[in-house]
Amino acid sequence: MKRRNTPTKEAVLDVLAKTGKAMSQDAIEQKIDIDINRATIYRILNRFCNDGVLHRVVAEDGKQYFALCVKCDENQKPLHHFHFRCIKCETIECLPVEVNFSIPDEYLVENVNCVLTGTCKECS
Amino acid sequence: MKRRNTPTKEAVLDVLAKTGKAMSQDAIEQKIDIDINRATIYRILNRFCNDGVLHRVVAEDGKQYFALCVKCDENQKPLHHFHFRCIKCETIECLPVEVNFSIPDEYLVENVNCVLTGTCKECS
DNA sequence: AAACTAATGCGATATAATTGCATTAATGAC
DNA sequence: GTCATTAATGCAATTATATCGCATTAGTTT
Repeated sequence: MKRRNTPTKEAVLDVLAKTGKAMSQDAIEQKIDIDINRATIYRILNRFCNDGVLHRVVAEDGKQYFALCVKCDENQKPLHHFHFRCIKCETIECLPVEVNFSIPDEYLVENVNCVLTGTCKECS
Repeated sequence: MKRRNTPTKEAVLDVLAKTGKAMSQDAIEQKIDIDINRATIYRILNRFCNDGVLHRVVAEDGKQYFALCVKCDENQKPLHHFHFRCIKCETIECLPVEVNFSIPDEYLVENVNCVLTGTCKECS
């Protein structure tokens, strides 16, 4: 199925690119200047996740947050990195800190979801 | 505020002790033989978390899971440990694998929520 | 310009979790 | 054992997140 270019897609990507952080559907909708339906935003986000453009994090508030996948050049984030959720500025940033663990081979790890919560360096 | 001993509290603890895993309110309610209201179970779980009896994990399905805090003797789990959510048997277990990371001092980490998802050793 | 169909908007729906309030029952004092 | 205090509970309503069906819109290709 070929993707089409739509203003809504562009708008969502723009917002995510500008903040450089992981954002919820709610936060994205508020930041976008044009009106986009809630369901549409979710569909865009899910599509981008499937296409590898975004990655999804679920924070301990139970909400989904989406962030651009930064490719591996300078300033890159590792494949599985920690996320930091600040309870003051209520943002989630991708930390350039890789998640390392070693568990028995019998476990097949398909996804990694690691979020640290507290006060970020901007707010402390 | 002093806690009172109630059959419901005991029942919830029993179920969690028996499975030894992290369980959702839903799963707990199903396993309990007596009838306990959903809201009551949530209140019990939240109280136990505040009292340090249980710890809470939020998986990438957005649901809360609760597990007994195992004290630091043999077979202990570290303070912040990884959790593994199996998509086949739909359980979450506490892995005896500590979560390690190093981030700048300006970050104040108050909570750690790390969940690996995939197929556990029982189901692979 | 026309056809194809991906993408969208809207409303309804599913699920998780919490809250207000009246009632029940565990605990301590007597 | 009885009574008083109030923690704990049940029930219904509510909040919030996210998804889904379906009719319509609009991007893309010919």
